[in-house]
Amino acid sequence: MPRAGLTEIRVVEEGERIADEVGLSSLTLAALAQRLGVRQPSLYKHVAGTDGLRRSIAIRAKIELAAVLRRATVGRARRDAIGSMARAYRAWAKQHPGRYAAAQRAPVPGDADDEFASAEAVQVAFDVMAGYNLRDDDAVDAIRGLRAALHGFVTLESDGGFGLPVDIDRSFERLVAGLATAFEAWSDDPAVSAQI
Amino acid sequence: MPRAGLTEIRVVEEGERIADEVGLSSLTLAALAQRLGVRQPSLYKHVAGTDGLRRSIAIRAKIELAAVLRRATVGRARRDAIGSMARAYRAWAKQHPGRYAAAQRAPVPGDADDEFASAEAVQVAFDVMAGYNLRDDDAVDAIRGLRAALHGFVTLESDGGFGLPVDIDRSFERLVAGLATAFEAWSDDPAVSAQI
DNA sequence: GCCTGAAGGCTAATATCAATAGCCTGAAGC
DNA sequence: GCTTCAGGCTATTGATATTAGCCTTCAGGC
Repeated sequence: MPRAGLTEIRVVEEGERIADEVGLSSLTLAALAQRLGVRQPSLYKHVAGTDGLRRSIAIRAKIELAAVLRRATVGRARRDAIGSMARAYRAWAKQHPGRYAAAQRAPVPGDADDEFASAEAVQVAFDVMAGYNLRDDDAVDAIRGLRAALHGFVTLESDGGFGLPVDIDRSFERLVAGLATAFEAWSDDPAVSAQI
Repeated sequence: MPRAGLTEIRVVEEGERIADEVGLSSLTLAALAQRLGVRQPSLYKHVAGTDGLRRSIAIRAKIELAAVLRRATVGRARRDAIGSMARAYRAWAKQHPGRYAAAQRAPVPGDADDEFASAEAVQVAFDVMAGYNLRDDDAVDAIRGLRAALHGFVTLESDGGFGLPVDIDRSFERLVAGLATAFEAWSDDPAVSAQI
């Protein structure tokens, strides 16, 4: 009998596929082992059980999402950057619902890798807010608001929470535009305020 | 041996308590049966398994939350109503994290009771939006935005997603105020726009 | 006060999943 | 070729959900 030739990365990637296809809650070690052609206990040679698997997926998702957001904002500023980032966020979450759900878990305090990955995405938002001349507490408020709105929207959308047959893209664009306008008003920099 | 004297309502209420105390994901029939002093299978005489229990909790939570929001908006209008509703929403979610989480499940299509309960909360928001002279698609956009922002904020807050030690109440107030301003701008009613 | 029947408990059994212990062997390095 | 050990495996335990089917309490009719 030849070996299956698993590695941690192959196990985690297959787990990501399952999570995206059937939902994070249906990602079981049993299903994962079956797809990889091995028995459940064999997976423990590569990942630290269910928790370890989900943690790995979460960390990778956070880093990938941060990179996507970063790419969406290069060469853009202010509402242009916010809009582009918001659309990229929503698109990625839609394309990878399982990974996105996994990424929502806050890092266990002291888990350096997870904390680093979480900070990555926040950093992108901070950089964008600097373009509004928002700093410190003002930037924190803006990021929290933006993140809450994006996360809430994406979550409700993917859970089918928007029942009515009214254009969802339009609702999203208006929400983002409204927030961008609000952030402008929070800045006391005349160069930014003048753009309203 | 005297009977335990369970009823559906008593089972569901104890389930709500467990969910709020230790989290919805830790609400198991085993734990529930133990707290009620019976064996697991006995619960099936009163609720339709785990799914049925969660569904009952969800429906009751939606109705209660709708009532809370309704109370928060009577005698208020526009940004006053939005602010009051938003604060009531956040406060209720914080007080009842398990029930709130249960309420996020979208109703199974065709489940009349659940659909009714879901519509209740949306109706409150619709009524408030009418005060902005927002109707139809504009109202839908506004409700989606508000709901997304509130849900996202509350979820991130309860999951400990806001790491930084910056005043969370202030972030919330600014987000809500920003949205209220945006909604005013969406209205073409001069009487509303003049208030900006 | 009995009889009856169903409601509301129970035990027992099955299935799924996670997790641990410990065996066995393929394959790489010497 | 030998050794070693990483990477598979089987077997087992424990948590949970669920179903089947039994048995007794208790209420209502006679």
